[in-house]
Amino acid sequence: MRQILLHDTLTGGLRPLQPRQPGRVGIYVCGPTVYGRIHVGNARPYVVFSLLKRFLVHEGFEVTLVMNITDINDKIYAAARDTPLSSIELAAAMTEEYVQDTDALELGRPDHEPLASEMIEPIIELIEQLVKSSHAYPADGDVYFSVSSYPPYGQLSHRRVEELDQGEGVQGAKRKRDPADFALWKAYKPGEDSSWESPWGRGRPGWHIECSAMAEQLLGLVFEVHGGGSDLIFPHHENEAAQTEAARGTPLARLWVHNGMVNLDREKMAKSGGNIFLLHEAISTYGRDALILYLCGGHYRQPLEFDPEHLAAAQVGVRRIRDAARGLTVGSSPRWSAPLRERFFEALADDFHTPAALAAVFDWVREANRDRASGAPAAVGDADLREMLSVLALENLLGEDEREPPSDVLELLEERERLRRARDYQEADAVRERITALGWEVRDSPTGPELLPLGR
RNA sequence: GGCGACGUGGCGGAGUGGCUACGCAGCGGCCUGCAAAGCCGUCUACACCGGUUCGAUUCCGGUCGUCGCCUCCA
Repeated sequence: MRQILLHDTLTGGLRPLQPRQPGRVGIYVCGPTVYGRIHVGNARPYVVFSLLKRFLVHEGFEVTLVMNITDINDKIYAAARDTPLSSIELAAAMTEEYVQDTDALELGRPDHEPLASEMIEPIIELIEQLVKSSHAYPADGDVYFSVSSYPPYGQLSHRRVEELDQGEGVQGAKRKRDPADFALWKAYKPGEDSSWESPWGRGRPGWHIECSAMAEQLLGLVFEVHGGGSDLIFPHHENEAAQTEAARGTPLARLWVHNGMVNLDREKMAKSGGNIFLLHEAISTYGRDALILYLCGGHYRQPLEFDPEHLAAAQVGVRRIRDAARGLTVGSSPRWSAPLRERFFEALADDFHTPAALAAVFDWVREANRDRASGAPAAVGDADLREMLSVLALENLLGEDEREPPSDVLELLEERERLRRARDYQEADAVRERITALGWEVRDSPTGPELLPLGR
């Protein structure tokens, strides 16, 4: 089992993954708030942490991946008002869309996808503990976390409370003792169509507390990896960390791992910014394989520009791997493969450097093509490439494209062969163009022509 | 303003105190009836200014610029 290094936001450097129990890793990732279909930016943590899990499993760890779904939230209430649906119904519908959209990534599901609405009991218990220990105080049916009661506050996001821009009053600001305090529980307000009983009256949980409660519930305390988008570091993760540590006396998580943003037009892709590209549209436009390859083309912590040219390049890369794979045989790989395989996994062990790992894959592809081009006696075995690609959830590139050419295309191909034998190349090329127009590519080889589907 | 991250060739993106990343695109060649795919070769690099050093893209300091967060946000 090799040493895995990951960047930890709390310490600001690379730290080794050191599980509580040898070989077992718990990962909690902040998932979406379901009030609309998710975009490519929302999908990045889903992809990054799903692939990280794959890698850790490959390395022999037993991994539990938790990705929550926030289904209680002001935005959901607001969105539901524009529909005939209740906020609960809207959240349920959007959760279904979310599951469908992410299923299309073909990365499997997280092991747990808890809903805030199903975790009310543990949430209330956690808040009670905070109130009991004077880290929180009720006020008119709300409950607030007292930031000043917890001196380490700010350590995760590396800022001091005094440095925060203390904006004007949000709702309830007058109930807060300190502007930096944040809500753990929000009293029911007219117009909201969901609420739960609590020791402080009817209401609903604040945003940050649900993650503290759910993570502890499913993974225990001081679990190995807490993940999410870098835009969540403050205040969301700062607050999560503060709540749990104040209530339990131990840290919530061991490592805090954050992915960079997906940009569109040089700015963060965001629903509120209006510059979004929906996940399901990206998949139908560029293909799932190209999208995964594109996301792996940048280091997870760096921003990634969503640009048609980058996606097109990823499509070409997909095709390059797929073409190379067609010439492979099932079986163990040649001796030149081992160092490349090692480079691949070392790159991933070093803070999950997928771009460096991909370079090893492409080196492998060239090496295999070179063998084939030089007419090496033995066919190249695919085992190592399969192993590498499967960690990136791209092993399907090794499979044959099942699409069979339709009969009219096959007839045209025969027609072209007749013309070529008759040396009527002009007509033969014209037929080839007709085949291309039907979506198929002709490649002549020493053993005869091959037909390949164009595009994906 | 504060905090954090980052600035590598046409684009994306690795890496290193002196030696080819890799992919896409371009150019030349091989192969092909011609292509495509593939292989070989090849041009545009390390934001700027200082410093350390025999030598820095790589270390140190500063400048400029970009992005994120400081409000809901993956």
